[in-house]
Amino acid sequence: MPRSRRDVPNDPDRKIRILDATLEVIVEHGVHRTTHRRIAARAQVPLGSVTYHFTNLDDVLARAFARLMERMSAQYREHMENASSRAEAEAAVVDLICGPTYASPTYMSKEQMLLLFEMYTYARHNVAVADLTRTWLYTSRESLALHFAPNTAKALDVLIEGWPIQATFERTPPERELVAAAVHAISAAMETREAETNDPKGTNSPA
Amino acid sequence: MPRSRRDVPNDPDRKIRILDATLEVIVEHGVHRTTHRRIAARAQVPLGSVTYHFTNLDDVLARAFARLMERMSAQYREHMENASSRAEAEAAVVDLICGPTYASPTYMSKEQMLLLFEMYTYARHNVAVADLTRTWLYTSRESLALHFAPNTAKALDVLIEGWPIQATFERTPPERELVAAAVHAISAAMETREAETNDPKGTNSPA
DNA sequence: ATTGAGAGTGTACAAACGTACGCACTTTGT
DNA sequence: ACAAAGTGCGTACGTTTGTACACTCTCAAT
Repeated sequence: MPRSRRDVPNDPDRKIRILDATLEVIVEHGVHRTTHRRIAARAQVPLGSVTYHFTNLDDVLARAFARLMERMSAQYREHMENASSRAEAEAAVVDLICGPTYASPTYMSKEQMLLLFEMYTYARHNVAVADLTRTWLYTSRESLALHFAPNTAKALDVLIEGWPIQATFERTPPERELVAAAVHAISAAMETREAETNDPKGTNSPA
Repeated sequence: MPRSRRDVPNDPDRKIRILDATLEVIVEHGVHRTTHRRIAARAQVPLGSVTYHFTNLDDVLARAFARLMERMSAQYREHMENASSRAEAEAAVVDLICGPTYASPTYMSKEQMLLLFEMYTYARHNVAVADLTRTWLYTSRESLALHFAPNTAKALDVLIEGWPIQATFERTPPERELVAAAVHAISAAMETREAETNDPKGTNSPA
């Protein structure tokens, strides 16, 4: 009578697959209804495997979100690094909000945006995830700061996070032109403001 | 031996008190951990009272959020109606984002903002709440449209929803000046853009 | 070839959950 | 005064949940 663990080789990637499965479950059901058993089913591993690798459910969620943040931070940075002028940087921001054009290989998928909102909500109840979220916000702002002054970056980041939320509930996707206008308005007006504030006599060297 | 229902008069406001208690539970624990029993404890009513007045838990949540939306829509509108010039309207928007100044009696509390985010997340899994959220977005934009052109209102609404999210994770509250600059940038730049787009020959009558 | 450390599994269980329902009681219309 | 209609409550039940744990087996070092 075969008891268990028959012909099952060790599987070093299992932890990671469980985390990916967790993210998939969150996309489908929400943190709200993410359970050990649903994760296990999705990752095609037995229940005991999830409890073996992680101390508890909050731990699974926190590490899954940490993995998401690694991926998204890298994408975000790469996306902004590809821009080589102010105009391109603005276009890159529009891409982050509206999704990709032909020319932009890296962008935030709709699923990633949904996961982000799940994380923001969950962060209120899990300090590890709250710290993670704070770090994410700072990191993404740093990527924006490759092209924009700090306060401009802050305001643009608000658009990047806020617009997709609204878009989720619209029947139609956000209009590219409108988004571009808002991005440009902030970029243009606030950047000059910051230059004046930081250097009212105009003695700073241009970047 | 007293069985039950002794000296307990009918209580017509009970439904409403349960809904208010539900919102309080969501603030404290998140939708994530909102249960019949926690709601009942908070409202100081027996468990059976919650299941009597509502068909199931999703129903309780949906109606609680509906109640929240009624309150917030009214506040939002009242707040915007109090402004009587473009400059005052911009200041009102800043108030919505940063919290009240001395002069502004109506504003969105921090708790209400948290509830809003919980609702956005939950809406993905409950069609009734999704509809509710869509209605909320349109209504709040209409309030903004008292002072701004439609597309300007859209962009400003993104700031109003997006900035508080970021603020939740900052150690310090958003700087009023910075918010005001962003609001003004969008208000000024986009409003002229819309005028040009809708009326390139300048034949429209001023409001 | 042996062995110790650790990976992976299945089963079990108490706690908490959503929901149903019968009975006790109040209110209202007559 | 009284019955019908509806409100309120306690209890109970079947599920699902998170977590613990004894166990089987693999792997790498010796």
